[in-house]
Amino acid sequence: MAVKIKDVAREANVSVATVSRVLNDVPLVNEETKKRVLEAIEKTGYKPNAIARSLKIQKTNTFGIMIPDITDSFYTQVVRGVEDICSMYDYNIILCNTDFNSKKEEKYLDVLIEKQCDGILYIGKGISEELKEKMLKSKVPLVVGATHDHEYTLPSVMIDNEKAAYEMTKLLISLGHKKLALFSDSDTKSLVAREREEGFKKALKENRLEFLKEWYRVDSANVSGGYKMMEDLLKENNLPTAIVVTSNDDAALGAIRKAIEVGIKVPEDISISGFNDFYISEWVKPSITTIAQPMYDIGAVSARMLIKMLNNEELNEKNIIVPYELIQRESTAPPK
Amino acid sequence: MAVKIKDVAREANVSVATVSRVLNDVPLVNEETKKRVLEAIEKTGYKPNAIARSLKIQKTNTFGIMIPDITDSFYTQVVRGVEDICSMYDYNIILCNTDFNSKKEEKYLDVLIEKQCDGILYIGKGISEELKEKMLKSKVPLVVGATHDHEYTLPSVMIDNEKAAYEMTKLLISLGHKKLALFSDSDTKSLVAREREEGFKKALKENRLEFLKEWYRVDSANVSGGYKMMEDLLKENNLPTAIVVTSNDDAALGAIRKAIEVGIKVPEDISISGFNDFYISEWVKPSITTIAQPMYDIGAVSARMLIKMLNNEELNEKNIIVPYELIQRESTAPPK
DNA sequence: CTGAAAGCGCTTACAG
DNA sequence: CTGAAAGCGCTTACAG
Repeated sequence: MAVKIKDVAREANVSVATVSRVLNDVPLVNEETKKRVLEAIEKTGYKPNAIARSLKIQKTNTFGIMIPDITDSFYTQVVRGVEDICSMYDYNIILCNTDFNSKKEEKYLDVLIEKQCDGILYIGKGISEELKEKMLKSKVPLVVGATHDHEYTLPSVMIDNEKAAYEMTKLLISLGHKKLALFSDSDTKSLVAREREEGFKKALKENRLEFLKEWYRVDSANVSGGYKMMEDLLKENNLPTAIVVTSNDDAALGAIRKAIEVGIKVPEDISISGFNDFYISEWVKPSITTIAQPMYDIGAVSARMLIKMLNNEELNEKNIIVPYELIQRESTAPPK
Repeated sequence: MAVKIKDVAREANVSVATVSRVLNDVPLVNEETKKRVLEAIEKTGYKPNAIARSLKIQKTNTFGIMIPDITDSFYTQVVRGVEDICSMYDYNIILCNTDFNSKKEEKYLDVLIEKQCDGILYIGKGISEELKEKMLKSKVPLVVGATHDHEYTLPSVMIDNEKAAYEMTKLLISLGHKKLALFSDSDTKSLVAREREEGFKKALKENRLEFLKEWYRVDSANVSGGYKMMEDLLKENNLPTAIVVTSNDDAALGAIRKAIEVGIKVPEDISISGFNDFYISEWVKPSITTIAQPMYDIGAVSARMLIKMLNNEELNEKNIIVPYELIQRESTAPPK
């Protein structure tokens, strides 16, 4: 079996208490003794058992992170931000893909609690009331990233999604567009999608443009979702001159692809905007006008916030709004 | 504090042993008693402490997974494959981004061992001898994905990288190309990159084509890496008619982008192939001819293998070669 | 400065 | 079928 603290104690001719003290850098250990213990550790190849330690000190130094899908470029960036900060503070992360599915979310929440995570990061598009209740009841320190619960009860980190979509829509209107379509995430549980839709509608209203159901499509927030929305939109006789895709840049890319396939030029014939600023968005042809969410920072800030909570530090704000940036690229232009 | 097994025992008027038995579905518990215990669990809202359990049973049901960077679409897919399988078998994963940096790799390996992971998945481009020694010495069950150690000592799951690059090169030659450039990963520690380069050279040799240093570039395996390699290649007076990009599709995309920017048409003026088949590769314009690695499967198979090892099941093969697929798309064509 | 002992929250032989 | 007790590998008050 593996060598344990007892073995190094015997080897160094001290008690396990002393070994534990040098392991934890408790200052009041004789230098001589310390050296002997260190040598014994070296010699035996001892590695402390973090599980046993955790049980005793009631702290695991691990966070649970729940995301819909690591395969989505958005979450991938957020997770990297989380992990980098965690690594700095000696935390590890248990990664859970929930597919934004309630069953999986509840199961994972239980597991993370049972594994005694010091805290949990929930990154997603929204939170059901049931899950929120469960989170609150469990009393586990938790921060929500990229979205929030309805009443802002839980600490959260996100951009102002409504405003972002509003500004994007306003930009297109200011370019001269009067016929605007909306491509959105079909996930009915997505709070974020609803907020972005509100932003779109608000911009239309302010400019006395009517929101037309014929130009509203929803599908999954990925390339083929965007492709399909475009395919379906093209069945209309009357076509818009601009499409605000609020799902994400992948969906925008899919829409652009479909347009190109049927000979519609982007942005000459139709302008298309995206959301998130995925890494490909500046490289594809045409490059995509988008709302740059600070994805990495959302992860990093969420993680920092959680660590602060664990250290009982004062939070300046409980619900942090991080800035986004509207980036104009090739996929949008004034209408012909 | 949280409720513990003792509390539910008291509530149900039984011993902790009995509660533990119903928790673990040990069959020999009276139905009546069981019901009482279940009610007590329900009433108290008890959640077992997995850490305490792990310490006792010497099993944590968690795997550690080490990857260079979750931000890279390749690892993102692999991790999803791993997590899906793990979830089926009730394992969780601790995710570690190492940036293929030895210091981080060694640190994380230690941490994962200290946290008593039941097994470790190392996904990457190669393994240094030092790290391998450490892995072997620790005796932790471990499987390597997407690459292998030099002597194939560790169990591994990967494609035949040399052959894949060889076939891609052969395809381009068969299209009529005689002037082929190679864009590769600049990471000198990447075993996988070296193998693909071998495949490229082998194909040239077989066709009596010379490998020219002037047409060989290395840079990081991402879009801007590809962009820069192309930029640099364009300084040559004599240009190739085809470029085999062995880093990945992102680099191929970057190279294509640069070509387009300076008015070089792909594939009319120059053919460019990629590697991995990232999800964007079929959607960008031109879509990218590539080697489709079964990224998800590499993760899934690795995870299954690790689970088998833990169950002491016989492994049919220790070093699994999974199939790849050469997908021809728009970015390659016969030379003019 | 150091050690003996209790205890973290479980599981599981052992006895009945 | 059930319970008392030992023990998983640590940490930390307490005593000296």
